[in-house]
Amino acid sequence: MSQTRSRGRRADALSKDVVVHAAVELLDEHGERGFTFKLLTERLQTGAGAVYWHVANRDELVYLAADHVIGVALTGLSAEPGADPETRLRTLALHIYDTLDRHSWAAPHVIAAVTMPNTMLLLERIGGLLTETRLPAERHFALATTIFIYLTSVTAQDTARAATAEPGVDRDAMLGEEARRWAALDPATFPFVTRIAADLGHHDDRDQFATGLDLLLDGLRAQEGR
Amino acid sequence: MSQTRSRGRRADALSKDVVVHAAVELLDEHGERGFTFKLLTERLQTGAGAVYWHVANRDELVYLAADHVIGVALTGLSAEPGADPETRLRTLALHIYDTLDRHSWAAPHVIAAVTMPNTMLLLERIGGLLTETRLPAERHFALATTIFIYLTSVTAQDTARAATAEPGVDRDAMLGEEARRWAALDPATFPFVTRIAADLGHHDDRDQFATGLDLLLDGLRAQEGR
DNA sequence: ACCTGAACACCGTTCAAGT
DNA sequence: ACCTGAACACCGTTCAAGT
Repeated sequence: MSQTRSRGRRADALSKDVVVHAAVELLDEHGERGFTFKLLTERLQTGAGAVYWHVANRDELVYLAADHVIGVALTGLSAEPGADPETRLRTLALHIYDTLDRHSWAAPHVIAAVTMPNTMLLLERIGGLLTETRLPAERHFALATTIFIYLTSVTAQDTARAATAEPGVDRDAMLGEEARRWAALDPATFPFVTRIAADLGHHDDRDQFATGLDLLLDGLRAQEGR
Repeated sequence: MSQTRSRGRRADALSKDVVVHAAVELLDEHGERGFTFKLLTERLQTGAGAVYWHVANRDELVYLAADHVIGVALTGLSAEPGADPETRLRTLALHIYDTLDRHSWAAPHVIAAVTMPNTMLLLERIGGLLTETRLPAERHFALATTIFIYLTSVTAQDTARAATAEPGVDRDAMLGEEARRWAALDPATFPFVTRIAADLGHHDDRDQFATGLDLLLDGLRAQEGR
């Protein structure tokens, strides 16, 4: 159809949307480092100058691509009526986590500026849920940004680490090997790490994320009680 | 003396340590993006091949530089005897935060692998403090990694954002402008964000970090009580 | 063993020229 | 207004050659 990827020129006109869409695809496929203008112009069947007509530079393009990903994630989330704000906060956070996990290049950019349109929408969602709790209004700003920052920061790191690992290597095997290295350390200087080495073997990033989130929500509830 | 920076060749021999040291300096001065082998070889008064004799590639060099920064931060922290584990955990976290704030390029690399020697020492410190609390031993692994991840992730994002901002622009002025933009949004779609817009004006990243940390520690205490 | 520095492949960006 | 594509400056890395 219109999006032919064979050699030659493209039939239809370019647009900002088309460029951003192709960027998301290629970022998913090759990661932030592997994403180049060469790949982009090949897929779009066009020249470099054409891309620069629609976006200012590479940075802006990645920025737009990241915002697009968040936008899709937010619209894809159902309302979940009836549930209390805390569980809805949890659902929202894990949903964003999963989305960014599928687009591991995006997370580091999401937080960079709360200026991104859809990032602000995310903050709005979090804040709206906080408003429904019994927490004092003057704490809302601090708590909403805390949760927002926890969500985006930790997700960014988790996905960045996942992206670093070579694709061929099995994740469980890597953790197992690392656990063995921990166990082999000197217990005199590493009493804690050697003791918990075995736990590392069945570590799961997503569980870990949820644990931290629950700890935050526990803290929230403790403050609510006062 | 030996470290002359004028043109010509260097008098003393190169070493891994010397290379890493120069890298830390240049990363501090120019950031991760601005750090190039050209700058490095100029400062070291040597050729590119010489650097490659001591380190495998750019990635390894930045990795070593980041680990070095954490090492310095950990040795520079006093024992603080007498204080309870929770306040010592807080001191440790803020100390690391401040260090990484001074080397904003380092934070994103610290978490990438818990394999870095000094990063593991940091986890050890956190775990050691947790051991002194009344929290059940089987929770130690999950909680230590939670705090570790919170510390490194949030710091990474804070410093990354600080690094993105153009050096010339005043940070307070930027926040003020952003706050005005928030206030100008449509209250129908952004009820929360418009309401808290004023708070953004006196937002401080470090305070924000501490707030989140306290929330985590509150959650910890709540679990302790059970 | 350690270093030199030219050469290479690749990258983002620009711009005169076209439609 | 939108696109082409060669040209440019710059980057990390290699490697034959030196000491």
